[in-house]
Amino acid sequence: MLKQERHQIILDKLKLNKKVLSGKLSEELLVSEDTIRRDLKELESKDLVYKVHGGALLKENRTLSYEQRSVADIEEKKKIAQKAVKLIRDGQVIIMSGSSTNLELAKIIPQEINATVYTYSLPIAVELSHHPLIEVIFIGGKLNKAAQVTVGVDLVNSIYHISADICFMGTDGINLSKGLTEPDWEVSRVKNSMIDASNYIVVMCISSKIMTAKRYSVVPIEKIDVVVSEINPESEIFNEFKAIGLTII
Amino acid sequence: MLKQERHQIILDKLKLNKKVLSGKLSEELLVSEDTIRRDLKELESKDLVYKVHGGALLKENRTLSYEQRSVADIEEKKKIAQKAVKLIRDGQVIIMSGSSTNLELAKIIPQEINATVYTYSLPIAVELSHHPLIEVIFIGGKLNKAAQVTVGVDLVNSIYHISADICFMGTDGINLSKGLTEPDWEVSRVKNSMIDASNYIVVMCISSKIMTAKRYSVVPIEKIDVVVSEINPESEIFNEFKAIGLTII
DNA sequence: TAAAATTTTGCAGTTATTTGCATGTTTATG
DNA sequence: CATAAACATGCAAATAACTGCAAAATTTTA
Repeated sequence: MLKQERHQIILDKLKLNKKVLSGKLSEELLVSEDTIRRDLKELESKDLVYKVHGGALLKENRTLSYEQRSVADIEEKKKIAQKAVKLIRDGQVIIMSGSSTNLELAKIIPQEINATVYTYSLPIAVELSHHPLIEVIFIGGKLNKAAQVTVGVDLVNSIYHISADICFMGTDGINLSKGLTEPDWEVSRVKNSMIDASNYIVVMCISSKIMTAKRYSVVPIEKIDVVVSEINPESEIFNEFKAIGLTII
Repeated sequence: MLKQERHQIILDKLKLNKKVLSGKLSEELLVSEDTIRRDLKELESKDLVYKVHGGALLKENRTLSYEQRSVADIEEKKKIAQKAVKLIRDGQVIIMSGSSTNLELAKIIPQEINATVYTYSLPIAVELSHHPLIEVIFIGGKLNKAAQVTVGVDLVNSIYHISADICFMGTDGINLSKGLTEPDWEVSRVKNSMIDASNYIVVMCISSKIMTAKRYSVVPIEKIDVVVSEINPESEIFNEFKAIGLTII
């Protein structure tokens, strides 16, 4: 049986039953559980299934809400936010991208911090509107409902006029040769202008996305000042980043 | 049964009944109460439920402060929204002000309506982001936390570029001599430019605020096309409005 | 077609996750 | 303040996952 055959069978079963179990698949397809696990891993990397302990669930292809999306890797993102929040200083002008990591960051900014935050994310704006001191500037545009952020050319123009001290950017791909990358072209343009508008660039990236690249390039790696991830900065995964002078937290 | 399946079932039950009990869940899902407790703990850490002694409650939507504010005269505002929603036509470009009446309106726009909505209100944008067809354009600016709307000079400039078919405007004061009035100067400027940008002006006003005036003038009464209130249009309170050609609903 | 290169697979050893249970502590309520 | 229910914590068993490696299968190349 070819690997691709198995993959098709797994996807069919998933569509039918909403879930598959590694053990059961192993019996039915007459291969080891390790193979099934590798299959599911591969299908997950293609965003075709949602892998969990013990099997996999149907990937919700309906426009999944922001909250559902944001639960993936939530613990890692909270850890990253914990580290990143320490970079915030009183009086700063901050730009925050529309990532779920930034939402976690917004939740834990200390009450006594007085700052100005530019954002184009609806949930981040809602969150920060409960903060007593932070002045929130929302960057308007066409609303992308799935991601709950605004996008568009106007957005890029608006950001162009901003001058910020620090920029917190969530990302899905960072790598040495291609730098910061994004799967969506519009978002890549928005992030590019955010970086142009800021003095100090903090990229927040969960370790599994380090050394990966997406379709569209945002900026070369040299533009970035700090990379924050949930794992130990001593990890050798960062060696090449350190070599070119990046700070790892 | 996979852990994530249980989580989904718990969330579904919560949505349905607003609450779940650990003991009952334990019986229904055939796992120990400890497991249920761990499930609820995990869901709480993801901000999906509100855990309490004995079970969990449905996580209430944030922006609550705004909603709490808006509970004043909520029934009247719902009635007004019911009437106003009938004015929306397919394909229209709509501007909605940041009033609580407009939030009620946003909640009841029929699923099959296809339109473009400009707004500068956070809760309205969040509400409309759940609508399948409406394109939402958020007008950015400095966030007024109490009212959950953006304000500022940039806002007025942005609105100048819009050309809308219909404008739904909530108001706190309308009267014959001063026209539309507002207690806040910035808001009065924003509303003024909204009206300039629209072909057809619908003012939504609860009956108790009719014939009252606030500090700052928005536009003279002649600019307004329709007044929607919760009471019978035949009421003599409207006689003077009708005399100058306003439609009352 | 045969050989080489590549990919896929299963296995063993190790690590991580999930779950139920026992224990002691906290909370709600009369 | 008494008491039962709910909770937290640590532990152990079972299951699942990851890692590296070598054998097997497949594809590419000569």
